[in-house]
Amino acid sequence: MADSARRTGRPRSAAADRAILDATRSALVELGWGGLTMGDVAMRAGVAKTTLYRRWASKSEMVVDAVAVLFDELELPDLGSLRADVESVVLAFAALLERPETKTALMAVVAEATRDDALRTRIRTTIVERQKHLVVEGRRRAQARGELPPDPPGPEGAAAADRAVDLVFDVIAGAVVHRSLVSAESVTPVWARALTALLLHGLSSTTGPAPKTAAEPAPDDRSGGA
Amino acid sequence: MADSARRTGRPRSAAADRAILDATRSALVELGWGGLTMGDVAMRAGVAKTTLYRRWASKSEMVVDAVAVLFDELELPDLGSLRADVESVVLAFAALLERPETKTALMAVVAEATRDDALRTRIRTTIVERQKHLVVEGRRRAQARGELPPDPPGPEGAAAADRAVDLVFDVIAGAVVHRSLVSAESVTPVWARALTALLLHGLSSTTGPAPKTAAEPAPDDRSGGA
Amino acid sequence: MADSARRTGRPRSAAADRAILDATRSALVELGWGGLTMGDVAMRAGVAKTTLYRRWASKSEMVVDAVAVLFDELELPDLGSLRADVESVVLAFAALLERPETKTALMAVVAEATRDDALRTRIRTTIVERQKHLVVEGRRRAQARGELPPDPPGPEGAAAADRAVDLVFDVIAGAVVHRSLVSAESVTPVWARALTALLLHGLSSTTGPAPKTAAEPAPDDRSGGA
Amino acid sequence: MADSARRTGRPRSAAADRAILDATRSALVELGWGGLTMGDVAMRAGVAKTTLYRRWASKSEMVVDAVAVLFDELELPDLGSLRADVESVVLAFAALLERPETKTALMAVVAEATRDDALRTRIRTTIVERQKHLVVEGRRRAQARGELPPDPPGPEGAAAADRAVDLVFDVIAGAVVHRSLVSAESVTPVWARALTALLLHGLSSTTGPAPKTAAEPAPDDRSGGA
DNA sequence: TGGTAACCGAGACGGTACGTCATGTCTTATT
DNA sequence: AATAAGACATGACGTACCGTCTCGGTTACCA
Repeated sequence: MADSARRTGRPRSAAADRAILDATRSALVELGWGGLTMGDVAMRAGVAKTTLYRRWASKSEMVVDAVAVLFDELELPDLGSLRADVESVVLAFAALLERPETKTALMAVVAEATRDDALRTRIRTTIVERQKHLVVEGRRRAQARGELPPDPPGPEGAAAADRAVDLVFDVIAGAVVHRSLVSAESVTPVWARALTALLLHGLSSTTGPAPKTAAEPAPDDRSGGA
Repeated sequence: MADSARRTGRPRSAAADRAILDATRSALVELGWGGLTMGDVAMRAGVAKTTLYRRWASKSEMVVDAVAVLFDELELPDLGSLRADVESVVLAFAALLERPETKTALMAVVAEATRDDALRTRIRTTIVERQKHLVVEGRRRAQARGELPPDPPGPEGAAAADRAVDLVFDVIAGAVVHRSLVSAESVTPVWARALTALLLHGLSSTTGPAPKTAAEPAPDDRSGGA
Repeated sequence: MADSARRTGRPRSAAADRAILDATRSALVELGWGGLTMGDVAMRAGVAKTTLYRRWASKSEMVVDAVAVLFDELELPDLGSLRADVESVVLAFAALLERPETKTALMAVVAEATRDDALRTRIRTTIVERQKHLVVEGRRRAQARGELPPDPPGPEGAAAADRAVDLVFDVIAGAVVHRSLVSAESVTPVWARALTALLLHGLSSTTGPAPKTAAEPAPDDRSGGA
Repeated sequence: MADSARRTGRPRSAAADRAILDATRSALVELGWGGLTMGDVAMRAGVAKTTLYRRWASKSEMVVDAVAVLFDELELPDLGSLRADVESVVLAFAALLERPETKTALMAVVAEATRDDALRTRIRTTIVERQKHLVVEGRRRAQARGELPPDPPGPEGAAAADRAVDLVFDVIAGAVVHRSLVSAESVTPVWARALTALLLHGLSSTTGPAPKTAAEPAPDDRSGGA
């Protein structure tokens, strides 16, 4: 309605967009970030190079768009307890990072972004921030269940809650990424359980009463203990 | 006697090695990973391109060697408590990641390594494993101070201890890297204290009696609590 | 209709072709064959190296095209007698071989061609065969003047005529090239007269009556006689 | 006596010289001039590159020495008539030029020599001048047989004789080289006979009586006639 | 018989050019 | 005006040889 800015000339092909992003993902799988070229993506998509450059300013931005959709697959099923919810999302996130198109692309675009503000912003809005809602939602549910205390009232309380969300997000995502890509060891259910135990105990003992989950004995607690 | 592997021909110049790695670091600072070229490094080092390729199979491996030495600067000063030790190393690690040569290089080589086994191995042996001793040493000290329980006896106990070290390492390093490079927010002393609190509480409440450090009230606990 | 071989895409720049061949000749003059590099030619022509390689498979083929045009300058002025015509073309050919761009290039590409069939063919069609018409034309004129007997009739006669043309061509071109480039002595009018005398006597005495030209006393016959 | 310049130190290995020149020839056969490298020759000869450079200033000079010896194989057997002698040497020279090591090397070093005075001199003294004696000797024999008139007396006569030798040498060598390498057609006995006929008639008709050889009917005279 | 000086192999070195590849822009003609 | 095709300027790539330079070690002559 309001965007009648483009009226004249041939409109852009929506099919081309889809074909290009599909081609980008398949090229990532086969060639990795380093082997991916604009010309090759164009050829796979049956499209001219010009068409790519008309839509994205750089390879990095195109890849961010191509990969972002994969992160939307992550969901937070309500499994009845915070422990179960966290373990589930840890494993789902690890599985996502195991896929060749994400594994190779994520670190590469982050590396590019260290020198490119626009790209960094695009990554944050397109990928990072959209996943943070998983933490927000999980926390809300846990509070509803009584597993976590409610947010303190007032603007200071909200800020503290935000800081807590950010910390938990960086710890979970960071640990999984580091384990998976830097340490290069696989994220097993055992490891996920240990990480979850560490996290929940860390959260619970500082604030208020012991949550319910702390009472459930974890069978292999020793592996996660220090 | 047994180490006379290289006997014949002109020996490689140690000065060239130094000049190349220095040039690599300064080129990283000025140009970043993406702008760094072998020819430019060679020129800065006053060396021929062939001399680079004679020593390293790729730009990635050269950069790993160039930045690895920076990671060796990390130390674990004995500040008297586990909490202080952890906070100190978190801040030191974050400061290291803020340096332009590490910031731009680390994610890039990790990205490359997702498709290159040799490079992944090189990163692990040259950078990752050598920093893990910080965790080992910190844990040993904390056990000596009575802040953490001693290792369980027997081979199973040792294995559990190894798993614990790995987990803590991935959590600390991962959280810092993710905060710094992916979330692209600075690691402040406040954030470091919150992370440390989360970690120490997580470790303490699973095993045995409450350690001494847990009793110390952290002034801004709310920022790290959930 | 049938010649629409190239329809799509940006057409090749004719200006680039000209600039490249001009640059090749001037580089040959200044640097010689050995000093000529593709990159330098590209720079002189204000063109990218890839543009050269898009047109020619090798330096040799490019140089053949660049010097071929110079050979087209050779003409056969009708000076009224076979002797004068031959002397004229011998001197013109020698002058051409004295030019630095031909002198340095011709032997070099011939040397390359000893191992490269495609190049040999290119030289033959682009340079050698196109000059043979000088012999054919000179012979035709001499026959018209009665200086040489007409071709024998029938296909055998034509074949014999072809063989004669080839032989004369190889003798003239070969002697001039050898004198100029191998013996490295200059082709003077005296030498040209001696060669012409040798050739004309050789041709005349085998067939029929003494032609008119043989009767003209050459002033410095001694220099060419044996 | 006079060559006591080198007294002390280890003398150069004569075996190395032989091995290097042999290796040069075999490398020429396999790789041609363009593919021949100093490193490869050194390896084939079981010798260090330094040893090559201690003996020759350049690849060209080394190759000249390596192929020069092949030209010494040419001989002038006394077949009883000038015609037979010339035909024989034409065919022998052509056979020599058919050998891969000479074919590719001769034109290449001549090409190099167009810009290198020292090399040109080396070629002249090592290859060209040493073959000219074939013409001198053939002429002397023909004079002894009465097939050619004796040299005119006095210094002018000697100079004229020299010029004649040079001309004949350039004609024979040039025609064979041009036919073989530029026109790229094989030198057959028929062609050799035609060239010889042309040459002998050219020489005979200018000076004195018809030589004996002119009386022998050549079976395929037509091929050489014009 | 022990120096000494030039030789030798190996191979690293600073260079230069190679021919290829990808980038991002531009010209065509077509839709 | 968007498209497919493909030529274009640019610039890095990794390789190959060049001719020079260290190395450790080997002869042959001479004192």
